[in-house]
Amino acid sequence: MANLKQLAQSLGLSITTVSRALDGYADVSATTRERVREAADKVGYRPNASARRLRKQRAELVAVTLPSDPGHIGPPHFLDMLSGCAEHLAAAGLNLVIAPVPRGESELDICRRFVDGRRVDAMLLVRTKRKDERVEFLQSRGIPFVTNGRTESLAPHPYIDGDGFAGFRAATLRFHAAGHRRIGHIAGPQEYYFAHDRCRGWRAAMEECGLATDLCAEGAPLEQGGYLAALELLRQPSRPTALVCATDEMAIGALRALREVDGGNQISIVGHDDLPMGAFTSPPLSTMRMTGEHLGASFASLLLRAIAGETAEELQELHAIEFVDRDSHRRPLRAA
Amino acid sequence: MANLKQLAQSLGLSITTVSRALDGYADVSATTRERVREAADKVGYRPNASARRLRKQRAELVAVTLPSDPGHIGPPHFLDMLSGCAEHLAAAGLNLVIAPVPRGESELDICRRFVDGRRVDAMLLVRTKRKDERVEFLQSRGIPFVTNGRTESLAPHPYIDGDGFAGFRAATLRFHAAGHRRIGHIAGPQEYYFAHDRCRGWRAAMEECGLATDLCAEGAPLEQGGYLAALELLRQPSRPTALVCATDEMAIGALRALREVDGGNQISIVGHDDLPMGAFTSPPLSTMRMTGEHLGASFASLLLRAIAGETAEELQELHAIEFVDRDSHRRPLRAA
DNA sequence: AACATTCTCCAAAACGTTTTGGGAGTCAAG
DNA sequence: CTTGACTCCCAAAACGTTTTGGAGAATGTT
Repeated sequence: MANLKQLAQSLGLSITTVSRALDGYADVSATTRERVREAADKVGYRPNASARRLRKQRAELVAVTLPSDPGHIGPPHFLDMLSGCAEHLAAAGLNLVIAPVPRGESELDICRRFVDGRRVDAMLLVRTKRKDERVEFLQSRGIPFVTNGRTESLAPHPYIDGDGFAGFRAATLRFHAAGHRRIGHIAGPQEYYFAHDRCRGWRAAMEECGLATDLCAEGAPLEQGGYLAALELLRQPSRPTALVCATDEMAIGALRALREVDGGNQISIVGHDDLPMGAFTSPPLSTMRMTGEHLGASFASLLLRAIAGETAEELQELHAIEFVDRDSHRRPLRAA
Repeated sequence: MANLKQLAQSLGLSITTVSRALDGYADVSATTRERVREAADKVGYRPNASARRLRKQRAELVAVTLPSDPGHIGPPHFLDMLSGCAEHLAAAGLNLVIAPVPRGESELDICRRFVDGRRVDAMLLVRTKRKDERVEFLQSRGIPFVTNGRTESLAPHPYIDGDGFAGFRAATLRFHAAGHRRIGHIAGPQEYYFAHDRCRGWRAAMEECGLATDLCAEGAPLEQGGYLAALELLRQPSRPTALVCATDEMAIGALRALREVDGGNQISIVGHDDLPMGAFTSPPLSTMRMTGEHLGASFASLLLRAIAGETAEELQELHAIEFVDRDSHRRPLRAA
């Protein structure tokens, strides 16, 4: 409530001593320290953040920009991750905030505002694009950051990502092993690294199996996008018998297309992200997800190490993808 | 990039003049102003946010705490709302950030940290409880805030809310008019104002129609909670023929319970929130939503007026609820 | 010529904290 | 008695900005 000067005055001490007492320095006697702490507690003293930042030349703040663009980030996991991350950053004296992007501005604008106004010590980026201007900007400013998702940037940067290529290749091969030959892919916007990566995984598997890669449709990473893309694939003269979808949301949209076209029990389908919703669709949605227990902690750790100056190459984590089998991936395969 | 001092030096002007030139004061000549602006642009000067805040005694920041608790806030609308709000606040020179709650801390802790550290000028609160300690705290500190959702706080405070009571009453009466007599309610945790309000609406309608109000089950405001609550109601000797659900997520969980128990086409159901996902369930979910076009703008406006010192009573908006009819609310009604 | 007015500009203070570089006082050893 | 070490405290500077209260020059007015 009060400020340091008032607190000092009321105690008959100097500002310096009060400040150092609260910070636990050894050059203030134990009795004084205790006296100061009690008084501070009593009046609920909290240092003024701006003054502290100005003096320490550190914002004690980390920001993550919230993509507002087309598809929303899988909120449940995303938010869990951020809570965990915030917890570990807090232990290092850093606060985490999410910056929504005002309509009419870009994520890059936000980065600029936060970085050039020295409002943050580091940044977190999610939903990277293959060519990501935010990454380029942060690299040009030399501010520490970690991305959730890789990019095709020439200069390496710290990231955590799932191995979408391997995951989607494995999922496709599994369909092949189950006898499927017409395996379609519902792809996300290819400018996103994750969408491109997953598409490449499907394509690689199809080519390994000597299958054509024409059963691919792209859409927005939302239910509606998946719905439209699925309708497009179902319109083909030779329909797919299985669908590998870039995201769960798209898979849920596709599920509706399947229900409309063939009653929904003919075609196998798998998504990615393990949205809680997937357990409640009809049929329950089989999916994949990134392995790794405490993702938030990993992000925090990478970020702290980036701030400490470790090089980007040491700060890259690629996690394997695991299957979450429910029902949608094993619809009975009927003769063509 | 640079400093005001450095910028002034490079121009042969005083710090004062440069500062005032950039702020567009009239007491610096047009030519100097232009010269300063060009130089500032060239070196990419941005004022140091901490210094500015310290001097102006305003944080130029508004924070909203992100409930991590049990149920997640309907992300699509929530995020849209925040983008719109951020846009309008930005026009007033205010930044908006979302503060996730670190594991191990409470939303109240976050409020405390932001408010007592003078990090924010105002706050936004979502998912209010009937007795909400965040509201009490902010009131005790006298800091401007607006909530999304009412509370039972004795002192009035600014809010925007949907009229859940009227909405759920209307939905229940509609089922009654369609011939339903056993209308169940799947309720959210009653400590939340919205959940209690909606439950009261259902109860009021049932009592008006002279029907018993025992077909009510409470659960977490998530798919799983709705699923379990629905199973509970379906276990009753005399099953409901229609279900009014506190949220869409709960309704989607209930939908799965219906599918498991009776194939899913016997019981009518309606949710609330108009989640995009609802258009893709089976059957497509009928739902309700708060009316009002530019919710973000409303929030921003209320917040700015609260900061300007208008009294709480003038800053309360209660919005009507409208139906979003899809299929789930008109399952054929079969004789008991 | 004397005075008021307007136009530009600036030195200095202030915001609240942390940190630097000592300054008293006490005590024990030389 | 002097010296050095140690303990406890503090004055002042610094962080980078905005704002206050003029100063000096040019212009207009009597």
